[in-house]
Amino acid sequence: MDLSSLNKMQHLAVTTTEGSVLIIAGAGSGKTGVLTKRIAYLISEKGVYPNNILAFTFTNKAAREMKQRVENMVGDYANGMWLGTFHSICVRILRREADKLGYKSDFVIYDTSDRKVLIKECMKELNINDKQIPVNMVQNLISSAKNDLISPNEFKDNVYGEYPVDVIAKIYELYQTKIVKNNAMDFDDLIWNVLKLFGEYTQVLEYYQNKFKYVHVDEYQDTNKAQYKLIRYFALSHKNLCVVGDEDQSIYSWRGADITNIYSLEKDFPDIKLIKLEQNYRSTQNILNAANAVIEKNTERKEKQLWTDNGIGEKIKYYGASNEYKEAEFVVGEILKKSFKSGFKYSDFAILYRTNAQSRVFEDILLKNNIPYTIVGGLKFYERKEIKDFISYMRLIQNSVDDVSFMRVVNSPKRSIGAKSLEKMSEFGRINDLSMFQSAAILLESGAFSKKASDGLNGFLNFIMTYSNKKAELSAMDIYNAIYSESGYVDSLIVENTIEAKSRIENIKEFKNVIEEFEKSEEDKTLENFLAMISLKSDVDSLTEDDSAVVMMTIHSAKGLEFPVVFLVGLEENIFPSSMSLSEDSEAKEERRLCYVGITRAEKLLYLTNAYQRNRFGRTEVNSPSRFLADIPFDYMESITGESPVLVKQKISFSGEFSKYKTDDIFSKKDSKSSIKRFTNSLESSTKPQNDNLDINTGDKIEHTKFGIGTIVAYDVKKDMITIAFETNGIKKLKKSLSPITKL
DNA sequence: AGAGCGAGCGTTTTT
DNA sequence: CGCTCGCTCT
Repeated sequence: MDLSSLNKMQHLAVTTTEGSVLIIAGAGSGKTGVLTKRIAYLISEKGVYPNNILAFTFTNKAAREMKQRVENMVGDYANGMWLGTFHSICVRILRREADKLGYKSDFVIYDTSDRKVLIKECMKELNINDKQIPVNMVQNLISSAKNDLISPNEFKDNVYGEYPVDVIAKIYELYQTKIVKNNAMDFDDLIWNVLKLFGEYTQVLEYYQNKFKYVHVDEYQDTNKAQYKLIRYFALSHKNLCVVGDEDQSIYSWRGADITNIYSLEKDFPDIKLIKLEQNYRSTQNILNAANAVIEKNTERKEKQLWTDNGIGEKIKYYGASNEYKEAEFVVGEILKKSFKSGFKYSDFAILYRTNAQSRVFEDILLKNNIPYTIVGGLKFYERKEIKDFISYMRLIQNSVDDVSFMRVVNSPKRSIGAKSLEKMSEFGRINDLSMFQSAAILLESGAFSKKASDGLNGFLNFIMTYSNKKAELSAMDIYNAIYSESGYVDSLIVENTIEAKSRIENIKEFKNVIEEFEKSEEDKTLENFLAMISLKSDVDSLTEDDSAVVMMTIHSAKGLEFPVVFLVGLEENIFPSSMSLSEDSEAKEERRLCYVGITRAEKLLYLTNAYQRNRFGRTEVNSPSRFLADIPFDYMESITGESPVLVKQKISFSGEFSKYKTDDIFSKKDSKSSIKRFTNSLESSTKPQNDNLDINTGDKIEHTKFGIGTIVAYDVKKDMITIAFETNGIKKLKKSLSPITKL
C-alpha cells in the first residue's frame, strides 16, 4: 500500500495499529484520510478481516464516505466492516438482541418530538402542570440523566439545579415504563440499552469484544459518558483502540459530550500513545492565523498551533452591514461576483450561521437573484406534519403497540374520534395494561363508542391490522402505497382542495422519492429498516457533493466539512456568542470553539460579517459586533467598507445612588417570564459583576421614561451594556440599555 | 366533535 | 412575527 503521500505523523498514525492510540488532530490536518488509510492498511497489510473492524463516525455521511474510500483502496471485500454512528451501530446490535431486554426486535425509534409527546402524557397522568414544570426542561433533564447513566431510581439522589427532583424522577420513571411498553426507544436508550445488554449478558459482550478486534472512534471530543463506556466495553479486552479528536472542536457539551473522556482514556488505557497532527492542508495561513487568534483566548486548553505551507492567501474579508438584509445582499453580491470572475462554482460557497432562523433572509435574496441553494437542517422535511403522519402510519403498521403514533393518526384524517373516545381507550389501556390499539379493538367490540366514532375506528383498525399482518412480505414502498390510497389521508386532503392541502400532497409525493432512493441504495428493503434509517438520519447526510448550489447551514452542522469560500455571518453579541450561552458561561468557551470550527471550514476565502441591527421576534435589536471579531488582529483582515468593526462603546460610568439616575434609551427583549427567570437564576449562581464605577444593588429604584419607576430584581453588566430585570407594579421586565444612564 | 379565535411564548446548537 | 395551546361557540 502506498503511504508516500503521508507526512511523518500521519504515517505513524496509520501504521501504529497495535495497542491504543490517541490522535489529536487539528482542523484540516487530514484526519479522515488517516483514519481511512489506517483501516485499509489493517486489511491489506496486516491481514485483518474486515468484519473484525469497527469504526464510529459522527454522521452517517462520514461513515458512507469512509466506507467508500476504504473499498476503493482494498476492494468490495471491505464490505464486512462495521462503520457507522454510535446510534446506528447500536440499533444493529439491538435488533439481534432485543428480546434479552424486554423488547421485540421490531421496536421503533422515537425522535425528540415523539419523546416530548410521551413526556406530556406522563405528566398529565401524574397530574403535573406543565406550566409549572416546562416539558422541555423535563426532557433535557431526562436526556442528560441518561447520558450520565443515571437511572430513574438514582435520579432522586442527584441534584439537578433547583428543580423538584422527586417530581422529575417520577416522570422519568413513568416515561421509561411507557416507552418500553410502546416497544420504542429514544436516542439515548439506543446507547443505554446496549450498555445494559453488555452488563447483563457476559457472553454477548464477549461475542462483540471478540468480533471487533480493532475499534476506531472519530470526533472523539464529542462523545458522552455513555458512549465512552461503550467504547470501553468494546476495546478493553484487546486494547486495540484508535480515537481521533480535537478538544478545540468540542461543540456538543450541551448534548452531554464530555471532554474529560480524554483523561478517562489515559486512565483506562495507560499505554496509550499520543500522536499530534498539526499541519493543516486545508486553509491559507491567514485563515489559520484568525482561527488561532480566536481559540487562543480559551485558557485551560492544551497548546496547539496549526500551521500550513499553503501560503498566506487572501486577507479575510470583513463587512459590517447596517441590517440583516444588507448583510445578505452583500454576501449574495460577492457570490455573484466570485462565481463570474474567479471561476468558483455555486457549490464552492457556504453560508454558515449560528441559528437556523438566520437562513430566511439569505434564502430570500438568493431566490431573488436566481441562485440555486440548499439548506441543511432547519425545518426538517421529516418534521412536517403530513410526513410525520405518514411515518406514524408506517410505525403503527410496524409496531401496533406504539401509542404515540396511534394517538397521532387515529383521527387524522377525521374519523369522528374525539377526546371522549380517546379518554376511554387510554383509561381502559391503563387499567388492563394494554396498548391503545388493543384497547380500541376490545372497546369497539363491546360497543363503547358512538355510531360515527365506531365506524371510523373500525376502518382505521382494519387498515392497520391488514398491513400489520402482511408486513413481512411487503416492502416499505408497498406500505407507502397502501397508506397513500387506502388510509383516506390523501383523499381528505384532495377534498380540502386548499393551497396548503395541495402542498401537503406534493410533500407526500416527495416522500415517495425518499423511499425510492432507500430501496435503490439499501439491501434490506423492509419497513423496519426504512424507519430506522430515517430516524437516525442526520441533516448533513443528505448533502451531496456535486450539487451546483450554494450551501447554507449552522456551524454545528458544518463540522467535518470544508468549502473553498465560507461566509461566517451574524457575528454579533447575543447571536454569536448566543445570549443563551452567555448566561451559563460568561467567557463563552464553547461558543469560541464553535467560532473556531466555523473559521477552519474555509479553504481559500473567508468572509466575516455582522449586522448592526436586525429583526428578531418581530422587534428590532441592536447588537455590537461579536467579541470574536475583536479577537482577530486586523493584520489578517481587510474591511470591505474600510471601516473596522465598530464596537458600540458607550461606557456606563456613574456612582452614587441608583435611584437618582434615569435612562430612556432602553430597549428590550419581549418580557417573558421564563427569560427573566433564567436570567435571574443565572445571576444568582454566578458572582456579582464588578465595576468600580457602578453602584447598583438589587432593591434599588430605577426610573424609565416609558415604564416608570421600578425596583431592580437582577442586573448584569457587560463591558458596553447593562441588562436589568426590574419590577414595576408587580410586573417584571427585562431591559437592556446601551446608552449611559443619566442623572435625574 | 370540531372549527375558530385570542393569548402567550419563544430560538441556540442535534444524533 | 408565527406557532401552539386552550377556551368557546356552533
